[in-house]
Amino acid sequence: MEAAIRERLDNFIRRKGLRQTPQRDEILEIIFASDEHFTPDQLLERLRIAGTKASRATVYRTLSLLLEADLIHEIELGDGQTTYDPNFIDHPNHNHLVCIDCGKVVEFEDSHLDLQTECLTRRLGYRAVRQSLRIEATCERLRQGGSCSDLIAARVKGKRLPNRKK
Amino acid sequence: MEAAIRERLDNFIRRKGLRQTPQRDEILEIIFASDEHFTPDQLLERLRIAGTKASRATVYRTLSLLLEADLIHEIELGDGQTTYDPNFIDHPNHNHLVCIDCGKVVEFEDSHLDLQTECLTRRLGYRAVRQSLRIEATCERLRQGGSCSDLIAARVKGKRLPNRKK
DNA sequence: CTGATTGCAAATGCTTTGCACGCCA
DNA sequence: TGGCGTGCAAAGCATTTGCAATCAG
Repeated sequence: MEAAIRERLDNFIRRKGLRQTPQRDEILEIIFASDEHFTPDQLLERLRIAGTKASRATVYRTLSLLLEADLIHEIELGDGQTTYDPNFIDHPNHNHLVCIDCGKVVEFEDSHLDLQTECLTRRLGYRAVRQSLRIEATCERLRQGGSCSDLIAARVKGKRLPNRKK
Repeated sequence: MEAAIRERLDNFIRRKGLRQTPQRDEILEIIFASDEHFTPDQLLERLRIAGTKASRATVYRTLSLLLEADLIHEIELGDGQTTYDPNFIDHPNHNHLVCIDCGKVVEFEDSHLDLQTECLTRRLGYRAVRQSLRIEATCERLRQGGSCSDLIAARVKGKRLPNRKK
């Protein structure tokens, strides 16, 4: 984890008159140990595996905090749970493509696209603060080749597929 | 409401071996009486006002049906409830701009943007099925002129603002 | 008739909250 | 020491579901 992240949270905490606690440290540590998306449940599981003791309530409360400090973003994957993305610090303008065959999420950036939406927004009389483009798509590999390693991996993990509650 | 909509549902119902019921008719009628977005709750209220008797459960079940028949789309407004958009029949590729000052939702279309994302998707090895671009933005009118009629309207209606649960 | 559909209430699943205790500043 | 933060369990909300009665075809 980059030092810049901890510093950003520390500043936020100080500015708000909040407190540094072991739980908050541990949660921050786990989240930014990878650049993977996660749900509150997944985060809790990672914490359990790492042997830390933060409760579910604290996890939710800390997520709100990190959201407010703009260290993570909420993203909508269409599976009925809120997913958090820790990757907006390194890639502030990235978007998501969700494969509806296997649920795989591909991140991508495109400056041309950003420019385009920025112009559109201004033309409508607004100033863009945040944008999220979500593309739902089917896998060409699966459609043409009959198989896709991501789908197999998803089945193995018993992953919850998009647009399917439960 | 255009006849094409009812026909589309009728076909769907026949094809699936389902049944035409007064509740489904009434819900369809109310939804397509306008091109406004709605939450399940708002729909239920409109039904109550119109004096129809469909229950909450039936509303939810019918929404799933209409979703499957592709007569409505789910859109994500970030206020903790699912919002439905009946306007994709007339405008299949439209996107949404949400004003974070007042919650107003502006719909817009842009073929250049569509082309752009289509190319991006193909380059990533996928085939786009659906895309949703949501822009969160602040109102220039409010920022520069100090007021915005949409904000006043939202306050009058006690509207739930985006990114605020409750 | 037969099976799809409905309404009701109970259940579900995610998230938030009230409260008493503990701990950071 | 004064609050903020935590854990727990209970509460909240939107949505889904089991079931018996009802209705469409």
